[in-house]
Amino acid sequence: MRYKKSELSVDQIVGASIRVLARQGYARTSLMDIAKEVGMSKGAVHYHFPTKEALMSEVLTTACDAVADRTRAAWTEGDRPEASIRSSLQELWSVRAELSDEAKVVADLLAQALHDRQLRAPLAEYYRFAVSQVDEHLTSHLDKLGLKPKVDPHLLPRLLHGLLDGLLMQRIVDPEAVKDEDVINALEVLALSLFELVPNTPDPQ
Amino acid sequence: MRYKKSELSVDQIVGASIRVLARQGYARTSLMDIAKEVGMSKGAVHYHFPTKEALMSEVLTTACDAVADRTRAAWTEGDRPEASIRSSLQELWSVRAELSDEAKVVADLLAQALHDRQLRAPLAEYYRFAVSQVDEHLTSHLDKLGLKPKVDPHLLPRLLHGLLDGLLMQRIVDPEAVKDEDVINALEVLALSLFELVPNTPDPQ
Amino acid sequence: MRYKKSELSVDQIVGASIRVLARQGYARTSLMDIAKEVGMSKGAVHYHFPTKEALMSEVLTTACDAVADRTRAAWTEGDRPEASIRSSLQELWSVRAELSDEAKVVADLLAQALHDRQLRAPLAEYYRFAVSQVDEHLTSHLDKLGLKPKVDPHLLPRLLHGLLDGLLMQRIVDPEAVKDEDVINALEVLALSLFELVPNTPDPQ
Amino acid sequence: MRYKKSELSVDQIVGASIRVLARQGYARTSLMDIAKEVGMSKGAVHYHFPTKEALMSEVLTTACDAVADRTRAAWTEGDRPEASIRSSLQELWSVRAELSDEAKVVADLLAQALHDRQLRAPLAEYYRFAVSQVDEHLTSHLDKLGLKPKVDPHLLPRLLHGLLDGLLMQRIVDPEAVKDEDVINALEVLALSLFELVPNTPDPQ
DNA sequence: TATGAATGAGCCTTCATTCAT
DNA sequence: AATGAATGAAGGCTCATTCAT
Repeated sequence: MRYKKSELSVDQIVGASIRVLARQGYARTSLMDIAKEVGMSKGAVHYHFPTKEALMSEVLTTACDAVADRTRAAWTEGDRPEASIRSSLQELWSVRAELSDEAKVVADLLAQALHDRQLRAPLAEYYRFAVSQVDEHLTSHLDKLGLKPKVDPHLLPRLLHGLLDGLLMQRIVDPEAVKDEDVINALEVLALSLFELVPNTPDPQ
Repeated sequence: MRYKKSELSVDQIVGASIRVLARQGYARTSLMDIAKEVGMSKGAVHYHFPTKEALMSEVLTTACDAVADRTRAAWTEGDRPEASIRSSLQELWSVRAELSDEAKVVADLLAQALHDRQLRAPLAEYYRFAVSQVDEHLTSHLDKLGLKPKVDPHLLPRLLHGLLDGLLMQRIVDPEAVKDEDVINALEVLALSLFELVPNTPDPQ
Repeated sequence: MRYKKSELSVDQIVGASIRVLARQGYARTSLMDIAKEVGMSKGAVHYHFPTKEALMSEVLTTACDAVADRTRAAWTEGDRPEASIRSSLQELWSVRAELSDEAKVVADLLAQALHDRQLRAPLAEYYRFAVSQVDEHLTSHLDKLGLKPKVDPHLLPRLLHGLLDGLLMQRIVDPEAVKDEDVINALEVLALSLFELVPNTPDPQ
Repeated sequence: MRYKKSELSVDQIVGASIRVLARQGYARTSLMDIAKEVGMSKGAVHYHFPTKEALMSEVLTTACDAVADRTRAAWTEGDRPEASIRSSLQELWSVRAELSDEAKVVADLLAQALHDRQLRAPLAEYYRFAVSQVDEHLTSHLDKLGLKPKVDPHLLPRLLHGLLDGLLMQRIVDPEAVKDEDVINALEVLALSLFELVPNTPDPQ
């Protein structure tokens, strides 16, 4: 068997953890809950992860990866850059707005990270990845379109993702207040507002 | 004094709760920790708040109020609207960037609200207040300056606060990545980018 | 109430601990067992003793004190020194031979002390007390009788108690092999053998 | 080699157990610790010893044998009986005072034996062996020298070993209190004190 | 109004043991 | 003969909650 049984169990445990955490939140999730969800004994969970912390760290990494994957997909889908910005933004919002289990877990553990240093590493990496994606696809594309950013380009993706995450939090608290359509529209306006046309640059490159 | 003895104790408990929550986070804070911080017995805390949830709800309301107060102050300081936008934004960011105890508590309980409906009300109200402030001061001011928002004006404050909260989260996770100055600059650019000049409005006022 | 309720509970817990430890030994005794024996909840035991270690430390101190009390009584009973040596030795052996709960606990925790430094202090003090008793009563009495010890007088009580404890261990392992009578006889012979008559010292005192 | 593969493993496990027990004590030693020390899996340990008790029983037997071997050596070394008593006693003390792994294990499991009948057999046999050694070498030798024991000769070795074990316990608890030199001196005085010269017995045997 | 004592459920973790491979 | 995975019963400890005083 390519996939050793242990690896399979580990994956099942991590998967179940994400489901339970999304449902109940970190503070209300016990290893017993997770064990029940996988259909294993508590002992089995501890066999694969020595401590709850170790499991949570792995879970967070996995959840971040999942969100990052959708982020990557958001940017790589389109062929014609101009047209695809909107759909990319839409997808980025969807990842959050749908409140997928993984996105919930990331949001939840993000708050834990305020007081648990160990959780910060995967999150920092996730943000850096998200930044690199925007850098690569949005910033450079707009560059080709003869648009120049009005703010430090390195900050730009941080602004974008910050905005998305912040809006997500408002939506969690008050779902009525933040409509999908409005968000997408606003995002597009915003994204474009941050660039200005650089007219007489024929971009000989 | 306007306070009844009991009200004084209630305030002390809430104050201590905010300090402890800021220090340790919701998941790691027990009523015992809070009782120690106020210098009361656990029983006394329960005398004033029947359950932990009730206390947390009150704590969140108080913390939101405190942040809202600083938000209000941020907008009312200036006399000359044009010049004060930057300082207002700066103040809004400072409330978060300084990571005051109250701001930490709001962030922490925000995550709890994901799974605890009861906590959502104070947060929703807080956001609505923040929205009203921006509406009142920024949107209307810019209106007077002959600037027209490019997005639904009601969404505008949500975007602003969303962005601020989102950037805060990134800063918690990776303090190096989000510099104060850059944030302020970007905010200003952004705020202004969302409006466009409406030329032939002589604004007779 | 002179005796606060808490003190009473503490005493009950320590008492129950001694009974359970005597019955089951340290390695097989859980806090649950102790809680059942006192008729309290596990939580109540933890309310009075923050950790199992803290409880065990207190238990050992109490058990040592109990044995020390009987040791003290052993030496102070007699009026006529010459005649009472035998009865004192007998009593010292009885403390052990009867295998009172306290004596068992001391023996059990003594072995734990091999690997748990924290338990050594009460035991060291117990031995020092035992030494002082022998010093005070046996050594000085024999001195008055014109007998001079053949070994360093300070070591003498250590030899006596060492012998008693060592014989106890053999008896635990193989009860048939160590008869009470023989032990007492041997002890007396031994005790006297360690002194020699110093003839021409009229001891004018 | 005389060993079957399996016997070799058994020996390795027992050896490792003695090392770990000496280091951590019975109450703190798990089969996992032992398995790690041998470099086997927990399963393998269970393959050779069905239960922990069975292993401990074997371990105790082995440890007792090791101590017994040194005891035997202590007595058989010398050629000239009179002179060698001191060196024999010294060796008997050294076995304990050095706190060899085996001696520690014997002391530790001795306490377990208080509550675990199964462990008593090997210890009882060990004591009986120790007794026989003293009988054979000390008692008979002294007999040849015209010395008559003042106490039941059968008890004599029990007294000797009891004393040694008891002093060891005191030394564990309070290392400063029991000096090697003093112990040896005292032992010699004691050993000789227990005999009296029987002058006109030419030993016709 | 406040305390100290106690409860009981639940938590993370450890561990001897079993078993398929 | 040995391993790795898994079990399930405790074990020590935490904690929100209750209650007599």
